[in-house]
Amino acid sequence: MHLALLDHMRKYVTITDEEATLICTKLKASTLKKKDFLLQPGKVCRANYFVSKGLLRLYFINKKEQEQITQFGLEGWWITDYDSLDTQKPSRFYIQAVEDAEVIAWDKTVQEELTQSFPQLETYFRKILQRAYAAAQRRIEYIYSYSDEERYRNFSTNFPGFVQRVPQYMLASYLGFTPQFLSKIRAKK
Amino acid sequence: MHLALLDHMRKYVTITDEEATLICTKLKASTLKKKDFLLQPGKVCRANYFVSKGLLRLYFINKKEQEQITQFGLEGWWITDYDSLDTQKPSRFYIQAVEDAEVIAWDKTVQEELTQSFPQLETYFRKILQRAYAAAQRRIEYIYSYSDEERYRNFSTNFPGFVQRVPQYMLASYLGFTPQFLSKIRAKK
DNA sequence: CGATTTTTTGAATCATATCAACGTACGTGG
DNA sequence: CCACGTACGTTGATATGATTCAAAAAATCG
Repeated sequence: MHLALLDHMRKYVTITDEEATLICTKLKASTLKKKDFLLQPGKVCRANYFVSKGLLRLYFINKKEQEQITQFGLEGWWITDYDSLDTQKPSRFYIQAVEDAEVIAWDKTVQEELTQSFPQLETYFRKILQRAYAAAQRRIEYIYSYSDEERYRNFSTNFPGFVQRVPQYMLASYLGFTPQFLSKIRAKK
Repeated sequence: MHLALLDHMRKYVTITDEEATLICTKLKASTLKKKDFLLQPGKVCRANYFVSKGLLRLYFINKKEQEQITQFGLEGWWITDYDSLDTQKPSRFYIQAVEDAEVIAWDKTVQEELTQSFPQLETYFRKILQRAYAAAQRRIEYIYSYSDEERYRNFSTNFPGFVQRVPQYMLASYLGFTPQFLSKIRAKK
């Protein structure tokens, strides 16, 4: 039984215990060691991953040959390259464990099979996507509203625990500036 | 009958003619004159809008009191403030017609009613959202990969027709820089 | 046509990047 | 469990891309 996932789903839709049992037989959990990869460029993304423990990051190598993090996956979030998952074309992204982690893989094939039988799963995923999309819109809004320094300060007051959990250079990458600049901001008091 | 919308939906899911008739009775089309608003800050967003003709923009007023466009809505795209629509809290956004336009309003109440009866609608909206979310992810990827000038040049080679359709200052706003800077880029040949 | 909206131009300024060097911490194997 | 090597963080000097402000020129609309 994948309790963390079931709890999460039941916040959005109704699932009976029998349904839960059946769904869970289709899913497999994996444990990841820090720095293990779930996805690498060139590979086709086969699943959507629910993070039940630990922390992952989704990143790519940009034009300047630098790692650019576009998303973190904390406990209770889904992480995947939807583009590759949907089109089954090779990904340009890495998904990697930042800390030891545990994920539940929801395969594309399982997705198609299960949503056939359980329409409320379709509702669940629509709601999850809606939340993810709203978050992405807010992120774009943020990028365009605030300077890099302001974004760092907002971020660390809003997520103080998270800031301590990741190396600074990853935070800088996620926020879209250099580690040196982050260091200088922090030095300013 | 809202043919543009039906065509669009049938690219993603199967809808019989009877279903189509029933669905269409729940929807209403509106025509908008250039500069008309579908949503303004402080109001609660009641619908998701399918753009069947013309061009809309979604924007907000940022910290520097400037209009910041976060999204355009072209023919065949949906546009809304998902956050306000979902939570029924007041929006911070404007949705406005850039050109004379026609939209089909898909009310939140209609959404709940229709997806009850037609599960494939849930699938349709999940797929639409997945596409929108993938686009938002790609946009963030772009912002972090290229300089403002590079982003403008990519954008205008990828969407040459679109660039001619909107005033330059809106394009600058969407791409996240000043109209003056856009003008200088263009002057450079 | 006049009024408004949009675009252009130039000079001064600012936020952030880059490079390079040095300091610190940390985990891994002996 | 210590020492070493690698990964991470800091600092300062210099460079750059983009903004701001102000004014004029051009385009569009009623």
